[in-house]
Amino acid sequence: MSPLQFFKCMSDDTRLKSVLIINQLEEACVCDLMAALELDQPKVSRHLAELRKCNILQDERRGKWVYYQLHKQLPDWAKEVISHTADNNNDYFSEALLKLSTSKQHVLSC
Amino acid sequence: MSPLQFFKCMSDDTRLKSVLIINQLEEACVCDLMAALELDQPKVSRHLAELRKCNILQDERRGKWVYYQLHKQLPDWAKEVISHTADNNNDYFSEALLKLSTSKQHVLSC
DNA sequence: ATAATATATGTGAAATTTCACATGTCAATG
DNA sequence: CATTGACATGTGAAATTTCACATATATTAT
Repeated sequence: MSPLQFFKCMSDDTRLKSVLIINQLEEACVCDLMAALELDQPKVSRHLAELRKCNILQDERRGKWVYYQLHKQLPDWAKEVISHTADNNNDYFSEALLKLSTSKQHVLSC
Repeated sequence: MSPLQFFKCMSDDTRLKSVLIINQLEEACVCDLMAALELDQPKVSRHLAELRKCNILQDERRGKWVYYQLHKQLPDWAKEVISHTADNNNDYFSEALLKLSTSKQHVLSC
């Protein structure tokens, strides 16, 4: 993966937050991200598809749900860019994490 | 600077290569980058202006030339993302560095 | 003051990205 | 096997980004 492709893929609010959330939680399904980001399903799916296509994320279906995690073959430098960005920008996605965890407390959660 | 703004600014071929080159050389003027990237002057200037506006680069005029370097107040995480990307993606911008150094040998250079 | 060199920016067109809405697919359930 | 829930994708419009070309500004040299 070229650094340009990597940066392009990370340069959208929905995709960047999704990657940072997944980096922190190890994995997340589409409905988790819908709750965290308060976005409709096609929008989340579309952005996850882009992250899949450039091999930043990999997906795994388990029953009705599809779980996303950082791609196993993501180059180390890219993994470190992601974790470094996450560690130093908590404000940017902490609200999304909060929304996810409160939604998990309700029975509505996926 | 938000991580989103940072990634957006880094997600263009001209801007990303300019930042990686400047990171490696400490500083570069517009004509250096024109030679390295083989692009016309307005295009290089325009992209450098964007990098200035989001505080990734700072400029300094010395005589007829304007020299760019990484912004002194660029957050450490961003500096490390840049150097980490540079260290692990030499192929991506080594050709540009070569073009710059060969152009410097000719009298035409700025 | 004029010319020449280096750099910046105004402007509208072209290319790219993002979006919303509809529809399609896949797996579990009754 | 029809239905439901979770997710993916086709499609054209809207928004954003990038571009080329012209022009403006700043500094130095004549």
